[in-house]
Amino acid sequence: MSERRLQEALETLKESGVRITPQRHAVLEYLIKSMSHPTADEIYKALEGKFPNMSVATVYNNLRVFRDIGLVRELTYGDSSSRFDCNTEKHYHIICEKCGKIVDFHYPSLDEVESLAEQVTGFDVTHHRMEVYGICNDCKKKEQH
Amino acid sequence: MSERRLQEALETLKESGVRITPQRHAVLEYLIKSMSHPTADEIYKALEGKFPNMSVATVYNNLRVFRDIGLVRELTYGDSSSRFDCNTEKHYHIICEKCGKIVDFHYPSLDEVESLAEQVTGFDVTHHRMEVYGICNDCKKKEQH
DNA sequence: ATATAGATTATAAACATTATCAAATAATAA
DNA sequence: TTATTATTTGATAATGTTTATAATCTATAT
Ligand SMILES: [Mn+2]
Ligand SMILES: [Mn+2]
Ligand SMILES: [Zn+2]
Ligand SMILES: [Zn+2]
Repeated sequence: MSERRLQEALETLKESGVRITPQRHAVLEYLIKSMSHPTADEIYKALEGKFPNMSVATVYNNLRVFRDIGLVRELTYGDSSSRFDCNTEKHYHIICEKCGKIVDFHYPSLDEVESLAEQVTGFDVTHHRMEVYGICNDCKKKEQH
Repeated sequence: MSERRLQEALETLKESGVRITPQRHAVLEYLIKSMSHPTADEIYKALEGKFPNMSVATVYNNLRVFRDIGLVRELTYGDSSSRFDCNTEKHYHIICEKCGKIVDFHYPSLDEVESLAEQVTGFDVTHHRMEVYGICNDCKKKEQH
């Protein structure tokens, strides 16, 4: 399952003329297998066992490459550091305000908002972003003590 | 009009037990009169004529105070620095991807998304954020050269 | 196997924001 | 008013994330 996605991602790299280095392979593999929304530093720390000499700049560089060819999406929240999502299907996120957990959820695209915004403001709309915030189940349970 | 809003804001400060210093007054006045979404540094630069000795930390401190008592909203985008909005009415933003212009627009709250997300994920939803991105009229005209 | 464009590493730099703390100021009590 | 206390300011240092630089290394094509 995630093996298949990794193969597809490597194929996309080749098609884009991006070299497949061991570091790139590892970052990509981590992104796909972790199924989460890690920060650059989380990826860096997760891989320092396998790659003790890898530079943090390499992680940043490769994440930028992946983003630019559409393999990952960069998520920027209020907190300090970006998060990276290799789920390229259209989806939204709900974020726990206590523990920071990010969960995917699906909802039809908000086309109506886009077209109204276009009419009212005269912009040419390209896209939108939307997130829902709240308290996750785990954190609710912890509060009950 | 903005005079009235400034008076109300000062009233809110008093009620919250926050001292009204000349610097606070100036930051608040700038936020309300500018009718825009400035960064901390823009506010700092705009006021350095009147307050040549004001520290940039004072701007940050006061913006945090204002935010914590609900007088302004902090907007965090992918780019480096936060922007501050003293329009406390419910509204959304549309942002130009070329020049960074931020324009308010109104739309009914996306309650349906919130309740679906609640059902699907088990979160207790508190709020959501949504922005539309595109190219503004001015930038469209400039492109036609 | 060799050449070379591109990638990696270590390091420094950039940048926004926060922390620190002495000095200044404002609120409050006497 | 004056003394006391709490808050705020301003200068500066520190923090944390991300990017730039430059020397070295390597994946890939020929
Ligand atoms: Mn996701
Ligand atoms: Mn606004
Ligand atoms: Zn949680
Ligand atoms: Zn524009």
